[in-house]
Amino acid sequence: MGDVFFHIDLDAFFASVEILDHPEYRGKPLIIGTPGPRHVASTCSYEARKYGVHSAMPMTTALRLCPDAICVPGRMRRYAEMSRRVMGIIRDFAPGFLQVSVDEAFLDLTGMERIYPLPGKAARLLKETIRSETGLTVSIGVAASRFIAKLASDYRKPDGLTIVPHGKEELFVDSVGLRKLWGIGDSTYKSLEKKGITTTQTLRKYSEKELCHLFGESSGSYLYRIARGIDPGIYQGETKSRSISTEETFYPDIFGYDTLDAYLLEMSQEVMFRALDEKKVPRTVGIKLRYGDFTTTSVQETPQRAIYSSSDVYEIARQLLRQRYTGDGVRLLGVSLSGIYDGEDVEQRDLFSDKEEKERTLEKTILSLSRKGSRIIKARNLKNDE
DNA sequence: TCTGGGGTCCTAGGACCC
DNA sequence: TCTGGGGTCCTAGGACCC
Repeated sequence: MGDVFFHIDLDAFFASVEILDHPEYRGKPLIIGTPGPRHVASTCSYEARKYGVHSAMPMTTALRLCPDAICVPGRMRRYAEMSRRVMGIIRDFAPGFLQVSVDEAFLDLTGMERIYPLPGKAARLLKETIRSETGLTVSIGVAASRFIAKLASDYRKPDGLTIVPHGKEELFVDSVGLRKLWGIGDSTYKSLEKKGITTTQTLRKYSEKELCHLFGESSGSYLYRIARGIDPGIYQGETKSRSISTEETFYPDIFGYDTLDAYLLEMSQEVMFRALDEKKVPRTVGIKLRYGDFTTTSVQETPQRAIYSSSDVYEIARQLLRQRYTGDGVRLLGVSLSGIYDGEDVEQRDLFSDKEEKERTLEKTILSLSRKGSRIIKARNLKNDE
C-alpha cells in the first residue's frame, strides 16, 4: 500500500460553533460578521450560502442577498478553544499530524495498515469521534498526496468523505475543475483564460517548458503538476520566513499625522508585544497605507541596529509614514514586523545597553501583566513611562 | 460586489561583493 | 572605456489562502 493522507476540514467552522452555543440559530441563515460598510463576512451557515453569501463577501452585499440573515460578530477565543479540542482529537488519532489553519489539518497514515487497514473506515471513525465529542462535523479527503486530499475534503461538504484512489488523481482534478484547484485564484485563472485555457484537460496540452515560458519557472511547473494531479509540494517545507502584522480599516477615512501616529503607536506596541511573547526579534519594520480610492502602498526598513522594543518599532514606523503619506484620506493603516528570527541569542545582555535592557524588561513585564488584563492597561502603562 | 485581517511565497530590480 | 557572472540582501508589489 502506498502513501495515505487525510485532510480534515471543519464545516463552516465559526458558524457551526455559534449554532452549537445558540441552538436557536440552527436551520437559519447565519453570518459571522458585523453589518456596515467596510466589513466582510468571515463565515456563514449553509443556509446563508443558498442565497449566494460566502466568506470575504462585503456585508452590504451579503445582507442584500439575504436580508433576514442573523449577523453575529466573531468570538475568536471561543473558536480557538473549540479548534484546540478538535485538533487534539485529530492529533491523537494518528501520527503525522499537521495543523494548517484554525479549521484544517492533515494526517499522514502511511504505513498504518495494521491499525487502520481500511482508510475509509478510519476516516468515518474519526468523523464520528469528533462529532460525538464536540458536536461539530468535519469533511475528510483521503488520497495518496496532501494536495489531492485537500481538494477531496472540499469535494463534498458538509459532513463529507471523499476517497481518491491512487491512480485516479488526474480524473479527479478534471472533475474538480481548473478554477477550484488550490493556487488558482482570480488573477491566474484570468490569465489562463486569455490563452484559452479554462479546463485541466486543455492545460495538460502544454508542456512544462511552454508553461514555464508563459508563466515563469515557478508558476509554470506548478501548473504542469496540478493539471496532472501531482502534488506540487504544498505544506512540505518548514516555513522559512515569518512575519507579524496588524492592520485596521477605518470608516470613514482618517487624516493627518496626529491621528495616524496615534494608531501607529498602538499598532507598534501590539506587534512588538506579540513578538516578545514568542521570544522573536524582527529585523524589518514596515507600514501599509490604503487610501480612500483603494490604492495601496507599503514601505519597509531594515535598520542596522537591532529592534528590541516597541518604541523602536514606533520610531521607524513614524519615519516611514512621513516618507510615504500623501495627506489623503486613509482607509487602512498597518504595521508589520518581518525578517523575524529566534530571540534567544539576542538575550545576552551585552548586546543591549543598560537603558535598552531596562526598557525591554519593562515591556516584558507589561506583557506578562497584560496576559491577565486588557490591552488598554498595557498601552497606558507604556505611555506613562515615556 | 465596493472590496477584512493575518499570513506565505514569488518576482524583478538595485546595491554590493568577489 | 562601453560593460562578466554569480551570490546575497533589500525593497515594493502582487497573488493566493483561510
